[in-house]
Amino acid sequence: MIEDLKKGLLFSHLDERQLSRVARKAHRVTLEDGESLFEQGDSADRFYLLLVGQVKLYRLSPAGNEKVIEVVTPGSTFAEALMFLDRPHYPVGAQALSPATLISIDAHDFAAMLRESVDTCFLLMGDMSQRLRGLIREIDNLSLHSATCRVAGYLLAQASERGDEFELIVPKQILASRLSVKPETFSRIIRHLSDQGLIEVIGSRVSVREADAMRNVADACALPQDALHSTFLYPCPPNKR
Amino acid sequence: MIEDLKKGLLFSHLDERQLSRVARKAHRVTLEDGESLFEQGDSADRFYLLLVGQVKLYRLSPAGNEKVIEVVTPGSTFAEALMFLDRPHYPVGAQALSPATLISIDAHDFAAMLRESVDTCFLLMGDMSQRLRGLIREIDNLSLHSATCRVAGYLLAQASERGDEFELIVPKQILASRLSVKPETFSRIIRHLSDQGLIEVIGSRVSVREADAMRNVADACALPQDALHSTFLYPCPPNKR
DNA sequence: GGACCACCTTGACTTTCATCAAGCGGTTCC
DNA sequence: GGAACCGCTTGATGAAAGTCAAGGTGGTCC
Repeated sequence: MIEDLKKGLLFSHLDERQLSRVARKAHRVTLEDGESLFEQGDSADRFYLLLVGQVKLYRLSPAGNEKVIEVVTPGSTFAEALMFLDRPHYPVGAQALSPATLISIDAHDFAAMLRESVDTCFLLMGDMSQRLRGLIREIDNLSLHSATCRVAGYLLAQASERGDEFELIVPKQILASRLSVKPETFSRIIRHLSDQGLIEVIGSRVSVREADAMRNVADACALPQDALHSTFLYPCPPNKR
Repeated sequence: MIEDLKKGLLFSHLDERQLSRVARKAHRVTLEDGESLFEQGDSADRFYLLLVGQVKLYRLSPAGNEKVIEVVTPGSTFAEALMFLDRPHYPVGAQALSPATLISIDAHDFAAMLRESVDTCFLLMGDMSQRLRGLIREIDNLSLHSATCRVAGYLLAQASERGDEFELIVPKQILASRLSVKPETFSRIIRHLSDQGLIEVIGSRVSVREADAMRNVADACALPQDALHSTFLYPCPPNKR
């Protein structure tokens, strides 16, 4: 268990005594594919470290629509930022996208222990900072960029992390939701990028062929203004100006 | 100066010695209406406490489009969460919406001092937690709710904080941007809510007449699904189901 | 093999919203 | 006073993306 904890960045600065204290109140959880860990609105007194598998964090609209906020990958913790709120409730739901194993940590206990480790406080604050930055970026994306941009941007980001050829890490529908696009639209965007020769997609295997052109698509097509004068079906707005 | 600092929640737990240490490296800044404090991308080694006036935090798209992320009001700090990043840059720009006075604080120095005050760490973490929650909410709003919902939701929130009649705190265009809606669209939405008798608007004075009906608009019209069967011009999607 | 099932794609249509352009008060400044 | 300007409104139009419905494709399970 302690060995497992060490896989989480957040625990890396703790000494053995602290680790074993955390471990005492932690337990291992396994989820089957599709199983739900918690629901949006549940009261939140534990947070999680994902060891194996994938978990999606999502938000539901009153009408029952779902938007994936994030897909968690092994080694990451999630919901830890809630521990400082008064009577915290999970602002998202969490559900496994594959068989998964995680460690569930007692938030109260952990917070108490934090008081003894300013270093870990700083680690945690750094972590939260990054999350904040990520979310702002996300808002930027949603409000300042078209669906096509978001998709192109995502593919580019993947390509730069994992090479020009890669497999999508999640089913396309999940990815679509992550990018706030309907599956149909996602499919069409992919289609048109392929038709243009910018990428090649077979199943979930993607090859980015023209990274530069993709970069143009990704940020040239901020909602209004000048775009490539190419013929998309959902073009980056073919505006003047 | 120390008195001013005490207006910031973040400084409330510091003792006199700590406060005067912070004060030594802090300085007062005044901005004229429209003056810019920092730009998106500037390197960030100071953060701010707003004492008087209003400041908008906004994000620019490569195409030059602007989205207001937040309108800061007196007593709030902003950009303090950046202090834990490696080589931080402001992820947003800041510009005064009115004559404003603020205190500019040395992030490095403050961070160093934080190491001596776990209490303040906790305060800061609580603060960041709330911000995270707010941003997630924002993403939810953007991706799961229509423009009409967002406007209705905003007006309701104001009404519940400040009474059923209130003045908009910022020019409508700014508000529109804050809600990720074009000014024209904002105007139309307001128009139609008025036509329905749900609200009454004269200049920047708003009265919420039918809070319940507004609540319906605000969350019934999550993007798809059932909505009021009323005749909007931009209806909450008049769907079946 | 074939039947089922999930996921993805495609096509036709609709809806929301942005864009462009013009008009309307109200203020400020000679 | 009136000219210039600003913020807001209104109307006409167009474009991006959602919706609905149908059809592929490729798995897995008897």
